[in-house]
Parts: sequence; C-alpha cells; structure tokens
Amino acid sequence: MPQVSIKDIARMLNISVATVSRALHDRYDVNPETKRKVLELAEKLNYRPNSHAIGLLTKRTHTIGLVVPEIDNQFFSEIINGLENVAYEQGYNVMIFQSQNIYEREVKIIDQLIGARVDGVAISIGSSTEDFRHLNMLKELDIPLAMFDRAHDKVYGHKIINDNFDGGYKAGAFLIKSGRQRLAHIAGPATLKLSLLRLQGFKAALRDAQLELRPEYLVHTTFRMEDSYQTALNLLRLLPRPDAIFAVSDYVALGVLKAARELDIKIPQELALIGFTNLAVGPLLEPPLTTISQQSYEMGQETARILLENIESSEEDFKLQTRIFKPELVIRDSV
Amino acid sequence: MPQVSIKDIARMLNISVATVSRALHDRYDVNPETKRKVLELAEKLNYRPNSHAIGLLTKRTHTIGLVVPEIDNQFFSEIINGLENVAYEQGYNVMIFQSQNIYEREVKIIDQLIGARVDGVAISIGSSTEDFRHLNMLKELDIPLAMFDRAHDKVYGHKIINDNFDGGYKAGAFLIKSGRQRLAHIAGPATLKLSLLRLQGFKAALRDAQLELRPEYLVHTTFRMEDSYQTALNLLRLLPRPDAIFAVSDYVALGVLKAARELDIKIPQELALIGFTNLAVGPLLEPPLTTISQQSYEMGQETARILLENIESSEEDFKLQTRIFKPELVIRDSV
DNA sequence: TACTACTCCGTAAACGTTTACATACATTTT
DNA sequence: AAAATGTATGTAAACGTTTACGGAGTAGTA
Repeated sequence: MPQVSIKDIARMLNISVATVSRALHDRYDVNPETKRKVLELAEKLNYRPNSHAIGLLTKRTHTIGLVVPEIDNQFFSEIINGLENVAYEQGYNVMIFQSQNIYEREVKIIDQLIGARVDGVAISIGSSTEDFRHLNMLKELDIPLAMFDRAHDKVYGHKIINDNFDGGYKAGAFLIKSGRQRLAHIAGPATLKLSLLRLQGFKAALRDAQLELRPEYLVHTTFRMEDSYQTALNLLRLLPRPDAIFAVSDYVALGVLKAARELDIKIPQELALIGFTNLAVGPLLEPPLTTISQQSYEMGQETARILLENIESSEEDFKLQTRIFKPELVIRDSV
Repeated sequence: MPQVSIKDIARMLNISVATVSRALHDRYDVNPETKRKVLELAEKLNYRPNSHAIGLLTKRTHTIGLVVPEIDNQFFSEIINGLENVAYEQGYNVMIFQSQNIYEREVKIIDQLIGARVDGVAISIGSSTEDFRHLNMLKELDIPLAMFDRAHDKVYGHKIINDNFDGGYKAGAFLIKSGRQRLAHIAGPATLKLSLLRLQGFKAALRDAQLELRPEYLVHTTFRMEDSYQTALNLLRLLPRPDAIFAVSDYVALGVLKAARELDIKIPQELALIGFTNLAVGPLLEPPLTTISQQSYEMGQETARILLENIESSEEDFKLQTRIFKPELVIRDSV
C-alpha cells in the first residue's frame, strides 16, 4: 500500500488538491461539510503530510541537526536531552548524528545536514578536527550554528561553553588545599581548546601556590576509558608517584580508578583524585568521586534556546552569542 | 546567500538542468569538457543536492528512523552505536529520536518518521505503550520495522531481543548457588514483556530449588536510578531483610547500591546483588557488580542488518525475523 | 435591474531533482 | 547520395504540497 497523498484524497472526493490542503489546514474559506469529508478520509487513509514536499516548497524543515562526538557518553547524552526537550516544546525535530571524533565523518554529516536543509545546526566539534571550512560554510549558506562544549574561535557561530580555565584552577586549588604536593594532570587531546584551558587553569593554581607541574606528570589521553586506563597505569608507575591526579573528565577518572585498584593504591589516602563533568555515577563509585561539575542538561537547553532564537529571528545578521557556564567544585570522598 | 540549485548552475553555464544532473552523476553521455565545467562550478558554489527533492522524486531517503526510550542510558547508546555503524557502512543515515517512555511522544515520532518517508524504522518500545496501532500502521505503509530489546507480539515487525527468561533464571540460580535464601527481585514496569520474562525465569529458578518468592520481596520500579533507589530503600527496610536482590537492570542495581550504602548494609556479606545489562561502569563500582550481560552493541548491529536487508529486498513480503541473544552470567564481587 | 459582497472552490505555478524521450548535428556505412 | 549510427544536449513530466489569483454562484443592497 503506497502512502496516500493530498492528490489521492482530492481524486476520491472529486475536489481539487487546493481544497484538500485548505481543509487540512483549517482555513476559513472552505465549506464545513467539505472539510469534514476531507478530515474523515484523511484519518481513514492514515494520511501524513510528506515533509519533503513541504520542506522543498517552504524551505523550512523545523528540524535542527545535532552533531556530537559520541553518544555513549553521559555528558553528551544529557546535553542532547536538554536540547531536545527545548526544541520539542517549540515544535522542532532534532536529528542526532555522531562524528566519532572522525574528521571525515564530521564533514560528511555537515554535508548531509546542508542537503537536508535543516534550519540550524548544533555541534560539539570532534577532537581530530583542525580544518573548519565545513563549519564556516554554514555561515555562507545562512544556516545558524551553535557550538556547545567544544567550540573554536575560527568558526562563526554561537558558543555555549564552560569556563574551563576556572574549572582547572578550582581543581588544582582544591588538591593543593588538601595538602597534596606531587600534582599530576591527565589532560585531554591537545587539539581541543578545553583541554588546554583546563591545563592552564590547573597550572595557574600551582603557580599561585609556588608549585610546579613536573613534565612527566602531565600526560594526554582521549576521553575513552580504555585509553585513560592505560595512561593512568603508566602515570602511577612513575617514581616518585604523584599523590594527586586531576583528570580532564570523569570518564578519564574512571580509568584512573581502575588503574589504582589494580595497583592497589588507596584513594584518597595514597592518591587524591578529582574529575571533571559530574557524571551521575560519580556518587556511586568507591570512593565517591570528587569532581568539577558541568551543567550538561542546562547547556543543552541553552544551546537550543540560542539556536532557535536565531532561527526564528528574521534579522539578517543575528548577533553571535557566547554563554559561559561556571563550573563548580563537587566535594565527595576521593580527595 | 541562498543555497544553490542545479538550476542556478544550469543558468550560469547556459545549459539545461538535465545536463548538469548528468554531469554530476558522471553519466556516460556528457561531454568531458561540459562535465568539468559543471563540477568546477558546483564545487565553487558549494552545491549540495537537496535531499528533499530527491526523496520526493525517488521515494527513497536512505534514512532509517531510530526510536529509543531514552538516550542517556548506556545500554541504548551502545545499541545506537552498533546500529549506526552498520547503517553508515551501507550508506544510510540514522535519525535518532527519544520517546522518553511517553506514549504520545512515541506516536508523534512515528508520525514524523512516516512524514519524513524514512526507509525503515527501528524501535525499542516505550514502557507506557499499550496501544500499538501507530506501529502496525508502518506495515500498512510498507515501511519495514525492527524492534530491539523491547518488542511486542501484537506488533508486526522483526525482533532482536534477549532471552529474558533465561537471564532471569540464571540470575536466580546463581544467587541460590551462592547460598542465599531470602531472594528478592526488583522488577521492571509490568507493561514490559521483558520485565515479566525476567521475573518468570527468576521464579522458575526458585521453584526448581524448592524456594518461593515472598510477595513482599517482589517490587516494581522504572529504570531510572532515582526510582529504584527509593524502591530499594523500602525493600531493605523489610523484616526479615532479603539477603539477595536480583535487579532487573544495572541501573536499578545502582539504586540498590546507593540504598545499601545509606543503610550501612555490606555487599556481598549481608546482601548479594546481581544486575542485568552489564554496563561499562559495572567493574568500577564498589563492589564490582555481578550481572547478566546483554550484548548491546551486537544487538544494534544485528538490528541494522536485518532492517537493511528488508529494505533492500524487493520482495513484497519479506519474512519476519527473530533473533534471540543469550544473556550470560558475569561474575564479579557483589554476590 | 444592476451593482456589490461574500462564500466556496479550482487553476496553475513553484520548490529541486531525475529521467524517458526527442532533437540536432556529425560521422560512418551502404 | 541516402541511410544508419553515435554523441551531446534539450524538453518536459513527475514527485507532494502550498498559495496567489481568479471565477462561479448566491445573496444582499441601491
């Protein structure tokens, strides 16, 4: 059974497609009796308007494209939730895509979103992306763009980000305050600005306490737990061993936790550990994880709000917005 | 700058749209020189084919719709990953939607997917869904449907599920084997078949050991940790207290863990705990969680394979497939 | 009567793309 | 010389929908 169109309904009722369209949209100039018949038949035949036809004609799809590096990461899935809920309330669909941090995939996704003529794009840029032409193309095509969490200055778009320097500083300061001396940092990919900012904040905290970050205590990893586990193992085998680790994210902290357990290192007695993100599992770990919180759900909401405001605004050049969330220290038992 | 179309290119080169289309598709009957010009201009103007126009004309969108109850649940996000990777390899896009377990949302999502003329739909049915007309409508419209994890017999579609009875049985048998007597079960929503099957399997294991499930030791909850935490608190305050809990999912087990910690109940000494799913955080908990594993990533892959095979098959009535994954016991320290 | 006003509906164009068919010219074959 | 073949391109229809415009019919008004 092929899907019914407005034409089919028109033919069956011996009226024109225009009348059917008007009836379905509850327009004023259509006979109540005709309208009734149309609505009844549409219902009976399970008519659903073809969004491609509408998109083609109106150039509005009421769809926003969402690109995240990976979906099986609670931080991003919470952002998705916040973003989707706001979009949903305003009658927009969200198409979610994952770049898997692969540059080529990201480019292809953007191409598809352009092809699908989405009304706007929200993205958290992948860690391997160093060429931003695909993103700046959106500006040329008048497609509003919002970057959340992972933004880049070379890209024209709104930014919804964390004060990562501040978060890094807070982490460092708290570790120092707890009496630790040999502070280490497992940083994120160097391509990400947030990695650098958290590192800089962390360094600043050390500097303010007249401490220095030993080069061998600074290592980089990806956000995947498997990687960070290996990295942590290496770090914890150094002599002298660090007595505190600031992990660039809670996922990385999970890797440290695993490595510490394997090496039989007691947390927080022998090693203080602080993460970043504030995942929901944090309080359930042993020990419950001290961390720097990011308001992921709220970031998602805010991203949607800014993007939708831009989309619905008729102004030629809508002003670029930057929204910076303040990270907060969440004290539990791992420090 | 509006987006360029094939018409614009045709006008600028003083040729017809047909020629442009042929050039872009690398057809045989087009002058190499013309082709070169077209490709160059298309590149220069950032031409991207309008997928709505193509979808409208060809009735094929190379898109599959994916509906999950919630995305911030590692089980589902791993399924998404498996599914998306397979789809991606075969040149299909995946549009991801969440129903939030809200029936009305699920219906609306299906309507949208029909409107978007997706080539196929994969869904894990929401826990509040009891009317399946929206799903069976897909059959009438010749849109292939695959249900994963949460399927229903009244719906016409492929099934990619777990042997939940077997999983429940294995959980019960293992708890009994470890010497526990007062077994309790925190079950999932009664609307879900998987809840009932896990429960039945669990009961069967008890029966085979001449044990009975005391009515007050059987409680229901949702899959949200907050709910299960409350439920677990109540359960653990009963007298006599259960000495073993089979949680319908790892998320629920996290709630139990939290409740047990709050009531200062030692696991596994005073309480054995077994979950279901095998989340990635399981080994990192204290104690590491014993659980029944579901092969989420593989389930996602299999769902995509079956669905795509159906889509690409030209057969009028492609035979319905059922794929049952065997759950396995993952022994850690919580029992 | 002749006008206006209103109600209801149809016509047709447009969105961007693909493709069957037709056409025009050039080249080869008989 | 005429016919056949080949090459490169154009024409036009189709997909499903919305909407500006116009027209027909009816009813009310001057």
